[in-house]
Amino acid sequence: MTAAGFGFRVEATDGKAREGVIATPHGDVRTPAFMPVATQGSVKGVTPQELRELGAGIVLGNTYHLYLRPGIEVVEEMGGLHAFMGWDGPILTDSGGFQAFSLGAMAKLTDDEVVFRSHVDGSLHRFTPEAAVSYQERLGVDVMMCLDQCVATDGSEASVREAMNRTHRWAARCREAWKRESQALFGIVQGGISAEMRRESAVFVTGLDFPGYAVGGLAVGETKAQMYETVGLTEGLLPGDKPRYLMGVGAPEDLVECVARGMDMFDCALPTRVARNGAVFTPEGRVNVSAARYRLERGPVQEGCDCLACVGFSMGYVSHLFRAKELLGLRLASIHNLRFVQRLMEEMRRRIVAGDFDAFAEEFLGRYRPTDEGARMAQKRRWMRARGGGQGAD
RNA sequence: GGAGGGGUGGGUGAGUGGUUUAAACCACCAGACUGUAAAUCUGGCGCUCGAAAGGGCUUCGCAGGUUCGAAUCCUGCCCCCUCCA
Repeated sequence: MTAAGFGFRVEATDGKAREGVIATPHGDVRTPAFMPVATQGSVKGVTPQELRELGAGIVLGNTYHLYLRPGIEVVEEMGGLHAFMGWDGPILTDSGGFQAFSLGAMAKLTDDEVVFRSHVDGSLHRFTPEAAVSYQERLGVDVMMCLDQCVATDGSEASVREAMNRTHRWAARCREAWKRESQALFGIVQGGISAEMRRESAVFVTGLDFPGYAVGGLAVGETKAQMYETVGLTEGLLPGDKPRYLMGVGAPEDLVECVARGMDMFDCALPTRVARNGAVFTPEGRVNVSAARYRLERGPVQEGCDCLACVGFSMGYVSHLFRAKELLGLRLASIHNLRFVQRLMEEMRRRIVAGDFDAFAEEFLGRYRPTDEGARMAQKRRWMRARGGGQGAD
């Protein structure tokens, strides 16, 4: 089965990087695309209209969370997830497989299903692969994900293999359970950081013929080098005419590295979570805006940024909002980080089309520091070098 | 004027002879955060030397005293609060 109303077309490539478009019943999405995370049917603190203005083309919801609250039947009764949350653009939902991982002790896996203890009220619930697909169909989303099992990278080889095999069995069952052609269903490749297992998994999952494929099980404890390498080798195992979705990845530097390795779609809670905790993205790197050193910063969070926060407010003010625990701070930082990421995606798409993606990637990565500490150390190094006047200092 | 209660680190506030540089919380400082159980979590927070381990000094209104040892006991003083006149 292929999804009617769903399509994907690559329109330009530059090295492995590709620019294209995903067509869905709720509109087209330019790729590479970043999906803001709306776990419970809401990107925390940001309205759908704002998301649209930020340049988000598609958002991600979570089946497990929506199933618990408000309940699949409520969303269904309210007209589906699009109508319910007031977002008329494309929506992709995660199956709930990740919660079996992130909720840890509150979830138990059997060959057949995952049994959850609700984090809300402790009640017991079970997700079979069939139910996960059915729930997503009933939510009415554009892209559904197979129920899979994600394991931490530091797990044993055996646990990674077990999770991969279970993911495969479940993928076949999800594929079988998929009824509504208008909604696409993506398969997920697992296999940790093992090249052999990734190969085995890609062969199995692509053999089931899905409209799109996800790379799962990354950004869960491995090094960046391992993650990039795994993305790179998995990319070569996926068909070129289907979208490739790298699940759970969205740190700015990772987006660039992984677009360079042929990924088309991303989602990540990082930009919004980090924002609520007071960190903002800038071209120099991630910065903790509530730090005392920004108290008197008159300029915006990011010079030249066109987001609501940067256009209307100073960094010193945003810094104050965080220290004063004002809700506006969370919103402004979230909006800024999402805009930062969307602008990054826009720029990458442009550079792929222009054929100088590598130059962009090199420039961006040469400047960007992933953490506040990293950013400041780089700054200090530059300063030392400048002070050394080129003699002695490395 | 009389009777009672109380003064603890930036704040609130535990602690009534040793294990106390003094709980806890707040504030403050710094960091982390990757398919969101997160507006969360972690660390620091007297001064000083040290990269660190660790060392030195100084601390519970003020001044004396008792004691091997005091935020804790005694004396005096200074402030604050409540009630009665």
